[in-house]
Amino acid sequence: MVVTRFAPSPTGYLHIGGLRTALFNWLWARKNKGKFILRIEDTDLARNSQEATKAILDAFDWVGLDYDGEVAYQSQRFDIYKKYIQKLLDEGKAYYCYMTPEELDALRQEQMQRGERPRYDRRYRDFTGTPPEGVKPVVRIKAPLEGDIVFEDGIKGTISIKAEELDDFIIARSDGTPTYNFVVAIDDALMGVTDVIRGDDHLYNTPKQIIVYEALGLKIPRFYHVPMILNEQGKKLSKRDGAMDVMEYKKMGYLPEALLNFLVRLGWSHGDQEIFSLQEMVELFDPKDINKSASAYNLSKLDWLNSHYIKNTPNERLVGLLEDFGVFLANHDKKEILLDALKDRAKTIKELAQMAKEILEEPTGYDEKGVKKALKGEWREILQLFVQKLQAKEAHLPVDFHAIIEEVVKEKEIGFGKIGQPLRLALLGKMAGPDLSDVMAIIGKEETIKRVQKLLENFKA
RNA sequence: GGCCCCAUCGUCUAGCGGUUAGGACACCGCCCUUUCACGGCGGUGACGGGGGUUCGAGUCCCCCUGGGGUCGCCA
Repeated sequence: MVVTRFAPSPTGYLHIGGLRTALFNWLWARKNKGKFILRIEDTDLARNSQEATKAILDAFDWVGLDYDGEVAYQSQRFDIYKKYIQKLLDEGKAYYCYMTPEELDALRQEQMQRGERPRYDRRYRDFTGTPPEGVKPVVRIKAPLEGDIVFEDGIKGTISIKAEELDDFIIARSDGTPTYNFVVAIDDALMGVTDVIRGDDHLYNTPKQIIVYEALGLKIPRFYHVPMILNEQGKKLSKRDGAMDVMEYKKMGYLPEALLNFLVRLGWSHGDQEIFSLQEMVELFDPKDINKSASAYNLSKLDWLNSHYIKNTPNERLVGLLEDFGVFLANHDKKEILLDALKDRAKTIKELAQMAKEILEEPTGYDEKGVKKALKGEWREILQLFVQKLQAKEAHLPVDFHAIIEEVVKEKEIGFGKIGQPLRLALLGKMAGPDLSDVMAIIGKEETIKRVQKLLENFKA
C-alpha cells in the first residue's frame, strides 16, 4: 500500500509550487489505490493561522483534490511527540541544552567571522554538571559524530551527507513544543506514509529526519525531492512574481483542470503528451519520470491549455463560470449561439466574459482606426439599405441575418467587406469579433437596427 | 563561503552509446475568412565550455562555468 501526504504549514495561501507537490502526492496515491493524507504542520504556535488552513482547504476544493480521512493537525498531537522526546531523553539519545539564544547567536557570529560554517558546538551533549539557573533548556538530539548519512532519492538518486555537516539539532523548543524535523519523521512513520514527495528545498532536512527515524527505530519512507518551480525569468519564485496564490488563478479566469495540467507538466512528462485529464494523470503518473532540474513557468502555455479546456467545456458549465465575472446567461435564449461563437476565442473565462459583454452591451464608442477604415465610400447607403430590408422581414437565426446581408451584397454589387466593416463597427464599436450573423442573432433584430441607426446618427454626412 | 543538487530550442520537454536531435507553447510566413480569433500547413530556433572513455557521445567519467537549494528554539 502506498501512502502519501501533503504537509503544508499554515502560514499563508496555497501557492502553485505547493499545489504541484500536492498533486504529485495525490496522483501517486490514487494511481496505487493507496491513501493521501493532508496534514497541517502547525507546531509553531506563534506563526500559524486558521485562515491559512482554510485557504489551503479552499484551494483543494477548487481544483478538486480530495484527501483520505480527517485533516491531521500537529498542534493536536503534542502529547504524542512529548512521549517520544522523553523516550529519547531516557535512552540518552537526546539531551537538554542550556545555551540561550543570545549565546547561540554570539557563537554563530564568531564562527562566521572565522569563516567557519555556523553550527552548534555540542557543548551540552555530555554535560553532567549543574545546569545554569533560570535557563529553560531546549532538547537536542545526538546526531552521529562521524560517517555518512546516505539515502536513495527517487528522483535525484543516491544522496550522501557527511555527519560533520549536521549538528545536534533541536527537537523541542524551550517552551516544550517539538520542532519540524522531529514531528515530521514521527508523523510520517505513525501515519504509515510510504512515499514522501516534496520540494527539494527539503533535501537537506532528510538526513536530519533519518537521524530521528533511526534513533526511534522507525521505518524510513521513500523520498522524492521535486525540483523547484522558477519564475518566468528563471529565478526563484517570490511573492513579487505575480500570481502565487492558487486562488488568484480562479479570479483570473483559469479552469482548475488547465492549472493542474499546466502544473503536472512542470517537471513531469510522459513522452510527447501535453494534454492530460485528471484520470489520465492518475493512470500515467510515476515519480520516476519527474525531472531532476528546476523548471520555469510560462504563462503563455497556461493560456494555451486554458483556451483548450474552455473550447471543450460544455456551454452549460460556462454559463455558471461566467457568473463570477458578471455575465448572466442562464435565461438568455441565444446563449448557445453566443457561447459557441466565443468559446474558441477566449484564453480565460474573464476574457470570455469581456467578449460576451462587448456583444450584449451596446458599444459606448467607436474604434478610431475602424471609423477611418470602415466609414468611407457608400457605407451609409449600404447600411440604410440593410436596415430597410431587415425591418421588412422576420429574422431570428444567424441564417436569417446572413440572407439579408447577401441580398444587399448582390443588389449593390459589392463584396462582403463593404457591408461587413461598417456593420461590425455599428454593432460592436470595433473591427474585431465573431461572425456578424451570429452577433445579430444574439442581440436580435430590434437591437441590431438600433445600433446601426446609432452609428448612422453619430456619423452624419 | 561550506555542503548538496542541477544543466537539450526563448520556455516546458522527448532522448536512456549510433536520431536529418522529436513534440508542445511562444514567434514568423502561407491558407481559410466579412474582421479578429480559432483551425490547417510550413518555417526560424537547442545539446554551456574543455578534457577524457569508446569504432562512435546529448547520452558514461572528470574539470570549469552557470544556476538552484541549504546552513533557525520556521516549516
